[in-house]
Amino acid sequence: MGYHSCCNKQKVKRGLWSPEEDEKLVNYISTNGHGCWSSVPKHAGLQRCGKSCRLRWINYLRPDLKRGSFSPEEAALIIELHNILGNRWAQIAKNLPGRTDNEVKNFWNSSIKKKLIKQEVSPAAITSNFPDTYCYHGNSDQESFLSLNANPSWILRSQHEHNQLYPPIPTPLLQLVTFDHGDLKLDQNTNFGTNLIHDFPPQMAPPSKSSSNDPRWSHQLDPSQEQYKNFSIGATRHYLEDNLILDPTITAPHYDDHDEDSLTVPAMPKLCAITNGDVFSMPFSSSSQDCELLDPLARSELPCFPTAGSNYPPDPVHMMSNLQMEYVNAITTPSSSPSACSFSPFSSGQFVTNAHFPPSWDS
DNA sequence: AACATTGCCAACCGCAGTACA
DNA sequence: ATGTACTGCGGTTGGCAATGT
Repeated sequence: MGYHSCCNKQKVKRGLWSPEEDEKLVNYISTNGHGCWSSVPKHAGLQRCGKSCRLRWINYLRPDLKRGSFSPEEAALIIELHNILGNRWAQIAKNLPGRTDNEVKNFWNSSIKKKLIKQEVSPAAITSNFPDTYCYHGNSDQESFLSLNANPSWILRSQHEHNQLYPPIPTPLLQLVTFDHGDLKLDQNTNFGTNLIHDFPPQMAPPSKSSSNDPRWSHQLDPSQEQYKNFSIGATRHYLEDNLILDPTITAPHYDDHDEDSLTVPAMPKLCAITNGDVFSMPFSSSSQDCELLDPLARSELPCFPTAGSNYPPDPVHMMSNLQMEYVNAITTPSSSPSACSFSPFSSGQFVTNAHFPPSWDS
């Protein structure tokens, strides 16, 4: 019955992997790479089929895996993405660095799904009420916003414009999403009803690459590299061409014809986080006056982004309000009282922020 | 204490897509 | 064009531990 072609040629062991088997597999792959999985067990000295080796490596032994329980942000993102993608676990997992599709699937089936059923609330209902949080970006005349939601580059131009952009009736999802080689792509001028906001400022065509000293072209990002894939997936309005990424949040420079060396080439938008009224400048922010953007999920994907032991907030949890946290916790914690989930702390349909914005916004 | 139930998660199964001879 | 091998993915299962009765 149903044995994979590589498994029925010889007697193979099945079931749980022993530490010794793990060690053999890790040693072999560390030294030789996996190459053709069907030949791995033979070369590694394992009585397993190649498929089993591959699965063990991908789901458990890979060094870049994040172990441990899911964070509230991850849970929120899974709910959000599941609402869009359905059971496309591999696609969902791609947006969760260090998580495997199997892990996401198990988490959904064992935790989130049951909670949702228990609450008699559909994922759609929950995620359509999920918050989006924005950070201020740019000067007072041309505010733009970065959604602190799942996508690193769903950028809004201004609060006023944003409010105008919300359609009164959510646009059907099929009009909003397309798939390019299996990857989720978002329509440029729509949003996910009330939640996944990804409208962008009207944008000029990308500058010619011939003007190679235009700082909007980053030469430091290679979208073909694994660590930037998630970034580039989300960054639908970052023009990707060859190995250049155009950052639409960076305004065109004024060139000093006489001093080409004065031109800096930023690799990324300058970042800072706004959490509970505190502004944390990112180290690559060139100006302390700039209060720019940070996507908590993009953060872990950005190169050179500090993680543990940093001076600025390591945990995007801080970007959520207490109510939101309570809500996500109710979904993700092992036991929760029904009353804890009987409300949605997220307003629906309108711009919601739980960050504290600069004073100019409050007026 | 013993047994039953439940929850979690690693691993397996089977199908679809792709590459290649 | 066809068959085979391989890979990737989603659905499902089974074992173990925790919890309940």
